[in-house]
Amino acid sequence: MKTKKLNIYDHLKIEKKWQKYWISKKIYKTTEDNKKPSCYVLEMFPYPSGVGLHVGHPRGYIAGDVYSRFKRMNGFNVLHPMGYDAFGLPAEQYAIQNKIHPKKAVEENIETFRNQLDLIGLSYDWSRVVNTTDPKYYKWTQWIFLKLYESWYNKVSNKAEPIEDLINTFEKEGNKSIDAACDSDLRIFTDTEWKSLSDLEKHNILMKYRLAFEGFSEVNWCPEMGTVLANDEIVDGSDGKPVSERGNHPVEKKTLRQWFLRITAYADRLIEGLDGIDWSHHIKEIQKNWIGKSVGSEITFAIKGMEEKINVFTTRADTLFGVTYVVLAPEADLVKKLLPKISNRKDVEKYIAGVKLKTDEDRMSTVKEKTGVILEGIKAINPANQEEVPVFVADYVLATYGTGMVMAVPAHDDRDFAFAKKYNLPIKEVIVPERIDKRNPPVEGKKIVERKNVHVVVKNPKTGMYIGLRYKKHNWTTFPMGGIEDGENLIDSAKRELLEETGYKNVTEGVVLGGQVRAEYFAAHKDQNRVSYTNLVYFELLDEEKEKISDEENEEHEVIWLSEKDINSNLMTHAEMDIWLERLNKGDVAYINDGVIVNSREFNGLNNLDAIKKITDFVRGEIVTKYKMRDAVFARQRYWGEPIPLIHKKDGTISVVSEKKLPLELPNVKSYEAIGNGESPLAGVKDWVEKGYETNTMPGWAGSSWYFLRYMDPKNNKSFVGEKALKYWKQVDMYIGGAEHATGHLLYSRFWNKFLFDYGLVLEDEPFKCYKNLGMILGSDNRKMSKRWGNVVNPDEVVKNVGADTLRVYESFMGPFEQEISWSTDSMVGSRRFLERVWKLQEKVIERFVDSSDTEALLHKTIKKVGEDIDSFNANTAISSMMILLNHLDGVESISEDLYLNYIKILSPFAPHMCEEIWANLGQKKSVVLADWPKYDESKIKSAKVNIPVQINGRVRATLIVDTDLDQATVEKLALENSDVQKWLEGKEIKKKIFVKNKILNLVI
RNA sequence: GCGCGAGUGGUGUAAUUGGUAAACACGCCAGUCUUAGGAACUGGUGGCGCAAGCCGUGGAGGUUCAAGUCCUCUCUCGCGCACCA
Repeated sequence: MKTKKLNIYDHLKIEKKWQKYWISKKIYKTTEDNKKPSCYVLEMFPYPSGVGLHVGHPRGYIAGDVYSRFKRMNGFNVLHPMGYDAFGLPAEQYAIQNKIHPKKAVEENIETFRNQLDLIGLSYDWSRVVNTTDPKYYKWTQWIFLKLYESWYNKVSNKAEPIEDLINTFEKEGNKSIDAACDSDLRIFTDTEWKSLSDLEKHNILMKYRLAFEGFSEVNWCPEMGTVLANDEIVDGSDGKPVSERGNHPVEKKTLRQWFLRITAYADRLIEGLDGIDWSHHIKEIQKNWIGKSVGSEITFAIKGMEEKINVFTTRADTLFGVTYVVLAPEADLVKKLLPKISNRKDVEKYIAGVKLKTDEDRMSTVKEKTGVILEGIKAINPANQEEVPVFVADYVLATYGTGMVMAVPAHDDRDFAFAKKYNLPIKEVIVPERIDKRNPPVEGKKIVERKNVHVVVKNPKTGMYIGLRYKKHNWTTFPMGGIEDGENLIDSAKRELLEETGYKNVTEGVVLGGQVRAEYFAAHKDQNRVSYTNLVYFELLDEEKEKISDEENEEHEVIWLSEKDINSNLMTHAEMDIWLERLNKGDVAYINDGVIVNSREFNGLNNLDAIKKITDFVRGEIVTKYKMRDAVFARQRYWGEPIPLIHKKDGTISVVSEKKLPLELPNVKSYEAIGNGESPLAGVKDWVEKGYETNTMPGWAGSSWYFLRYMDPKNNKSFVGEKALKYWKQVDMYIGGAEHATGHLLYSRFWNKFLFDYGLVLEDEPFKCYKNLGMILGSDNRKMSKRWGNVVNPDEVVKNVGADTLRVYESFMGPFEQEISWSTDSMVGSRRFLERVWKLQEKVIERFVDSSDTEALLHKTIKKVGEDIDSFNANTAISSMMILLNHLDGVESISEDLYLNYIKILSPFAPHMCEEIWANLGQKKSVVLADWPKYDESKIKSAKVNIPVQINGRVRATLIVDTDLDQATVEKLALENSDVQKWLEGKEIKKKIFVKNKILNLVI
């Protein structure tokens, strides 16, 4: 055996050496290569914020890097780029705080950032770097914006089309046959009408169709910063009021001129597209939720004696017969029209004014406290039954969703219920839950009799016990119960039954809990099927005074006292107990689930879901789809963003900056700070304003909505991406990033990509085939890493102390990738030890050594496992399996060079520097980065022996070590020979044997 | 409130998808060595019990020869939305 003198593992020297080598050999440079399949791996690019990285940031970069290296070794041509998202609030705020120009600040920050990244040994092709603030880049952001501006969404072809085509149609036939995603306040016009319009009028109409359009909206206004914020830039402050995420400044509402992108046009496609992509379930759910599709009915209520109509949107047309009033949002246009016609105009105006004073937060914080005011003299007519119902204005109805008007069905909607209770409005039940008594199900062919029943719950508050009845003959336990007689009210009937059956008479005023329940059962004593409609009435016992009860009743049952637990177990009631328990627990609540229709004329008896369409048709309503998602505000009153390339003309119309003149570069300004009056700093640039340029700039997410395309072809100055590059790379195969972008960036990128797809400018409908959601690394105190908590760990320090490879291995090993996890410098030593032990293994290598078959089997198993785990982003178990192999190798005398080379290959994606060093030490010429991933041999994985646990009645009593693939008979024979097994079987008969090959033998005695 | 997800040793976590629960690592305990270190190596380490053995994956039931895994109910935590009719 030869011994080698082994140097110690000097990570500083090794890492520096190989990082230099990779750069000098341009080893990560990527070009299209049609001989190889492509693989595009991308991590979300960062804001170069200037604070620098903490150890949480590289987690995603490392994961992407491991995956890239793995794919590269498997014969893929891997595109793995990195860049900077440097426009937007963070960069601007940093610049303001540090009193330097944002451009300068960005340059500095990028340098810091780059230096930190380089230390980690990431395999980026830096020749493709993009920077959203580079005019050569934002030229194309502006170009795409103009494309959006000059497009409309055709719902017939279901895609974006040039606005020119729309204008042509208008000139030929007006807009009557156009079905577009557009503003809702459009009127129908003919071609002649169109032609007679002025330029400005035409311009204004087209604006209602454009995918990028100008409008006014209430926005989140931050006076301190003098700027508008997106919803995801706002967080709850310490007092619960909204504040800006950066700087914690208060945020309020303000109406401003804005640019919007009509993302709602793509709502359906954004939902459907999710089915075909491999994203974590969680993120898909968040997006679906955010888009908030719901299918419902629009139903028109006439107003008695007036021409105006109330058009409501509801998903519950099945409850139309249960409407007891109608509610309009305070902002609804109809309210203004009705004002002159009502007798309490002052009250209503006062209420509306009061609502306006409330902030969004106030409106939200009072979720339970409903307020509103009646419109005196207005009666809406329910189209289903011609009933006249009152009309209210209430701020629990949102003007911005549906039609801004709703029908109120207090019996089946929590909010309407709360409102009705407060204002003492009638509650009319039209759905009852439907149950079939499983213990006494209806018998086919028997007569069906309908009955109205009452169940009586009486609690003795002194003991906490409930009155029950035990039926002597059947041994049933029930509540007191019985039929309701004609003309009798529920409470009286309940009292009567209580008295007759138990003799108790002094009880509190009764409460009817919830509505009826419909139940079907077979009444054996009468030989008939019954359909019962039952209510639950609740009393508390005042005293124990009793009247004598009839012999007849006495003979049938006796009174017993039931504990809460008894009730929870089981009683004999119509329908299952759960439904009664729900009423008992929740008290007086609206019943809003599914069931069977009642009190609705010919629709009675229908399942409520079936009734939706039928009742909608009956009142000539229309089935429509609504979304929660709103169009995206695409303007900021800031300096540091892409200029919007539009020119406002004196006549009020707008023209575009021609493509030749792009990019429209940001002008130099004296002060890039917000000027505080709601206008962008650009509004203070004389020259800019004189030329009519738009003074708003684009929001932070503009440049990031398409950057993944630019990496494919970053230097192209003829188009945002060239055809050749596009055809080769197609889309991002693996995208890695944080969950905080679920409803922002990840949605906007999909939207832009779909838009470009409509024009054939990209080849895939979805930009990111697979998305992995990065779990945050918390500080060791389980809090978000932040200066504020003093729990920040700097990666540079870690790299210096233990090396980039250790950092990489540790971050891969610490836990499941998508899971949040806290940093532990203590735990990291395990990863360092692991690498040191692999390093030391060099001493054991003998060139032509023949490894044992055990060792070989484990190697092949490990190759397989590591490959599969990297592919599925389970790096933690990949590392663990390499540790298992290492533990095994520690126990053998020598290892073959071949085996060690394979080991180094599979470790190299995680610890590239050390692996390069060892690789070179072993005399390999070419970089390990370019090595082929080893192939495993399935036949070698099977080791000769296998452990078979022998269970007796499901408990392991012995473990046999037997040859692999042994058949049942042989294993059984061996098992029966085993003394432990014999001991357990002694004198017993084996009733059943279960055998799973190579897995288990279970003997049942 | 609604939607989604998760609960496993002292800790991070694993479990071939229904087949020996706790692999791997941290920590801890004992030992070895010594140039005394916050080093390395070896062994041990879920709980109860002297032991045979019993118990054990948030809790309660169930299905099964067999349940961390499937079903029903329930509790707790995290995330998202939040009066969306």
